[in-house]
Amino acid sequence: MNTPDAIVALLKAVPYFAGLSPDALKTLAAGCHSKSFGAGQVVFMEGDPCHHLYILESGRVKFCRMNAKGREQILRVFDRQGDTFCIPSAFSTERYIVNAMAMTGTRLRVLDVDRVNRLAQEHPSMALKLVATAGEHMARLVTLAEDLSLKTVTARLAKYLCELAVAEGGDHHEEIRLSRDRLPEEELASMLGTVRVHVSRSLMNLVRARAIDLTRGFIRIHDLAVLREISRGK
Amino acid sequence: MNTPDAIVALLKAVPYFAGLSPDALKTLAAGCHSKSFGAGQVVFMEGDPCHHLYILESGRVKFCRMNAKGREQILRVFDRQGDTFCIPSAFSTERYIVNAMAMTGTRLRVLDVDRVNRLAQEHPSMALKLVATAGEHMARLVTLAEDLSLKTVTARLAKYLCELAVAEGGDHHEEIRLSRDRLPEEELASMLGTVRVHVSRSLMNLVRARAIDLTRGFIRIHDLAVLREISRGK
DNA sequence: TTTCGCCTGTAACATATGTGACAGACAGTC
DNA sequence: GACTGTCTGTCACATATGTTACAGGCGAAA
Repeated sequence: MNTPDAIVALLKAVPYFAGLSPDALKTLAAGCHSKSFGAGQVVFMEGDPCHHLYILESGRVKFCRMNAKGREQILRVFDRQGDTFCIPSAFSTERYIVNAMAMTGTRLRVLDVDRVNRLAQEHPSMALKLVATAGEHMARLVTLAEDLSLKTVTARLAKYLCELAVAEGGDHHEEIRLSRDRLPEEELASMLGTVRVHVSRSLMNLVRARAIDLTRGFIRIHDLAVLREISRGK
Repeated sequence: MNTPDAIVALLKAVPYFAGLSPDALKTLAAGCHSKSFGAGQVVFMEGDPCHHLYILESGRVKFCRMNAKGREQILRVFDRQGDTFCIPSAFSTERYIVNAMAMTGTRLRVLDVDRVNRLAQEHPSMALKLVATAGEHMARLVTLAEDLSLKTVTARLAKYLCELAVAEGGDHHEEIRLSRDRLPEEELASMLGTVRVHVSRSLMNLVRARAIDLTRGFIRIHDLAVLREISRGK
């Protein structure tokens, strides 16, 4: 998996590298290395100087912040091959603005910021795609802030399940089943901005509303329309 | 105020235009126009196609979203000459992702996205500054989401007052006074992600904690250290 | 001045959310 | 099988927050 070709293929999956010439890609591939993290391991901490840029090869990484009492808010989860992070930090604050942590065993490809910076100087269209990437991240954050402020926990949960359902089964399947193995309530709580007990209660709310069924280890989506309705904010 | 020189001066206040040549600036200045908005008037709505980019000449503009019941969350306020908005939308979604509204009488300078896009293609360093701008916006949003999720309303209020105090009086002044004329509780509530009544109660909390005093029309900061302490989350 | 409307302070109440505690289900290990 | 630890469902309780209502202060307009 570490052949030059495999690395180039990974880089090509990144939107803002996609337009580079084969030569430039090869150079880039030669100048980066891979790094593994165990579940729960810290990739970087808020405030650390930002010298690197990461591309997800496998696994899952969360961006999060914590408050004084130890409660955590997950700001974003990266789980698709080719997902990248730290672009905006690299070009503005030059320090990471969040904590990044591996949620499972994870492999990341690590690039030097300087190298990417030089590339962007030479390829204006790449620089513009960086802006686009930042814009996409921003849209998510805006929606997160909106939801945290204006929706109830149950509505946020319903919304998240809808998104999962669409991502997993596509829109038209009935009876979508979501495994809970990879989705512990504690983690769900951090994503939704609440605590585990409340997630548990909210799941029961959704069951009572006949939107989902809970069977051992699985969430079955019983009525996507109802779920959507609830996710809008009751 | 609409002389070519004044316009160029305004453009120079924008970080990513600052490095342009005098000629480029003049061309840009000639190719944009000014537009006025009354208090409460809509600049653009979420979902509208994003053809323009705005620079604040005077006044105040808020970015916000609303939920089904009409409650509003302010995501960002622009109030300094040279503040710009819509960059990330322009380069990614190509639609506005929030609602923008004038909070007071406001004058904006309007540029075509296409024109800025072409400039960025020609000036890679400008494109990189666009990324930096996006990064700065992003850092604010991350902090907003964190605060909404992990802090109480009183803590968010305390934090906001601290920021205002630093912006107004500098760090060292005792007895900072903040006029409430331009800061109605309703607006404060939308910024803090709550409702007016709660802002009123939280202000009283801060008075009881001896952090501030309330006199007719003013907030006097009595103890900035205490305010900071409360803003950290108790 | 009077009237009116907006902003503020306050109250009582309903709801949403966080905290602490506990028991059962399950998987892995010994 | 027995032990252990993690995840889950549930409870009682405290707190934070949203809703509705109302009265007083103040300035603008008549």
